[in-house]
Amino acid sequence: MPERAPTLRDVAERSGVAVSTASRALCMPGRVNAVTAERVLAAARDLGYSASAAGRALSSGRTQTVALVVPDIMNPFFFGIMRGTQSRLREGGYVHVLVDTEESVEAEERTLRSIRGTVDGVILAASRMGDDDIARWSQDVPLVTINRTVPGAEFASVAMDTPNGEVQALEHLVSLGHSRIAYAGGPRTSWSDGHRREALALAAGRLGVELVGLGPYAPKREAGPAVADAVLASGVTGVLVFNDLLAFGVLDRLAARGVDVPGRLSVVGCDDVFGADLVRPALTTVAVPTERAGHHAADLLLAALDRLHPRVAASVELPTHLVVRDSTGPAQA
Amino acid sequence: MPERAPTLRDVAERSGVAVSTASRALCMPGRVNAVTAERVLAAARDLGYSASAAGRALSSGRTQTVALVVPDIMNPFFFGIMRGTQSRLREGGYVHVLVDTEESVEAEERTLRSIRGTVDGVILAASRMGDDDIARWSQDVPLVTINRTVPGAEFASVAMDTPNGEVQALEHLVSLGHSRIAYAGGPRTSWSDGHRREALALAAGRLGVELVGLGPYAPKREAGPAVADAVLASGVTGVLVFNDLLAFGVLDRLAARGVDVPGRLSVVGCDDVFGADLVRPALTTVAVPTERAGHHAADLLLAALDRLHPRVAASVELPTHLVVRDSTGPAQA
DNA sequence: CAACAACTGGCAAACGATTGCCGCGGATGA
DNA sequence: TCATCCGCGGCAATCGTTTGCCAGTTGTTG
Repeated sequence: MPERAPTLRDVAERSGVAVSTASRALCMPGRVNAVTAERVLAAARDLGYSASAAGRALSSGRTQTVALVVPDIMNPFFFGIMRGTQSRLREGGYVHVLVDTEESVEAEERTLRSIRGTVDGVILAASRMGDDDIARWSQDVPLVTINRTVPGAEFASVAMDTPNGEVQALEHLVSLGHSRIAYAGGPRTSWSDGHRREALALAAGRLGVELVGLGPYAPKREAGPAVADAVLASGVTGVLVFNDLLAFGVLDRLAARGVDVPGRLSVVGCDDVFGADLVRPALTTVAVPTERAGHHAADLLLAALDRLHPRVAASVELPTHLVVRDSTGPAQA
Repeated sequence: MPERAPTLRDVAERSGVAVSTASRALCMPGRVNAVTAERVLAAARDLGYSASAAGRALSSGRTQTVALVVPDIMNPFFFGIMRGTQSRLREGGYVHVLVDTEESVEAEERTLRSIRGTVDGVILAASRMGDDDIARWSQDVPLVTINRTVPGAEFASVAMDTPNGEVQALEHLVSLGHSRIAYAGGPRTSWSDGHRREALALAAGRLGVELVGLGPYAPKREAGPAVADAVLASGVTGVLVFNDLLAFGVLDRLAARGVDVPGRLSVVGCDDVFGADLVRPALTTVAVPTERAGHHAADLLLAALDRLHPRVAASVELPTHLVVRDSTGPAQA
């Protein structure tokens, strides 16, 4: 049975000052006399005092906590993001609540509702919610999004320029002689997916190649076989897959069916997650700077949370680039 | 500027009862008259009321939050654990604070100190702390460990029987004709490492083979080349590597040096993380049920947190098994 | 020398929910 | 009819911290 933790009152009594003075000594440097402050600090140290988060939250309205909401905790794409946000938030004195919504819009809503008031802010990664919903939530709670913007919204966001990376991938395939190429897309609720489709359609027109749109598919390895079979049926020689996880599943299936990659079919993934260079053939993919994205998102949120000069800082778009490995090659003769 | 969230007082006023009655209507079913309760519930619903975590925490002393502390957030080994704990905790109405200590004992201590009082309990995964420290913390805060036990401790834990899995791996290699086998170990602070060393030494004696102990190594891919080189220098034909991450690094290096796996050297990993079946040759490894471990850990903690009948439930040991893939084969003639 | 500012430290009121205690009214039993 | 008990709902204390306000002291300036 853990005994009662020391309170500010204990510290105050031990150092012979009022509770308010003790409070100020601890969190308003300069507000109290240096020698008094030192006495309080010493008492706090002796007692092993650390402020009660609940008390502080109640009184100041700030919890020093932010939530990171992701659609799939098992997708390595989010690891970099998690690490990026966590390291910055920790520096800023915040802790991190991690929420996995398992690709469900409803779970996302429920989560936001339940943590409203529990957290000072939210980082919403690859949200599946609609524009209106996000805009509405951004009125209620300081918000930063990753890979999602909302037109006319008044919150900051970090976007990765995946459409451009995909276009690079398309150009790569075209330069290898491919002229019929498929795009195996992700969930309809994915903002990123829509933008890629547009950019690819435009680029395909410009390059004079045929683009076959497939999907939507769940962005998971298990959905790979369906993609592989659809791709083979479509008669293309190259495919751009929504993300690496799905691409892994595609490669599994192609190997099982004895289809040569890249001889018969070139495959490009997206995200450059952990494992992309492990698989054989090593996956050509669009690399996105997830950890940096996490850093930026945390910085933007911290800026918005700044009690003295809260500000919605300019949004950020991070460049992506194609990493060519062994899963792409010249088009079949 | 988000407007003030509705408080219990608002609900009470709207339904024409006292705050205390509203509180009881919401969280003490049966304590108030059914029709009154319904009125309160309706008001709460209309207002979109959800209880302030801070207020509740302060008054009841419970935060409905638990911390999951892991040494390396980027190690896929912990993903399964995270998902396992999260799903169970959510069912129990708890949220999840994730902390990455980056393999540092000091960071682990610091974390525990800073979250004491912020959370109702802690799940400590693969802690690097010493027995005494863990025992001490377990006095202060309800605690469940994963892959770590402390003799005579009064907290529950979930252990995976990795030593047995490693012995299976050793037997596997021996049956393939290997007689000189290395064990490339993890951090000295890893409890699991010590137990595996003991079990392997015993088994090697029983089987009449020579076991070469190497290490300690950092359990990361980047440390792999050093392991690979040490293994080659040691003249063994098979190696048991501390975890898959490290094994991936070993395979990288062996491929770069043109060493045939499993022809010249057999490699066994541990954990069966995401990617183990992706790498080529696919990695033979000891599979551990991480998600189940997460479930159990959460259940044990929830049991300990139960306000009516708190209890330290019996600890759990989960079986592991060897997954044979392509990185092991007959010993070199 | 008077007036004023700057600096310190204390008092007490929030913040929002939980919960022990009490009192009121109606039902029950003797 | 009276004593008792129970069901229900209100009052008010409590949790630990922050912070607006004020008062006392000291130092500064015209």
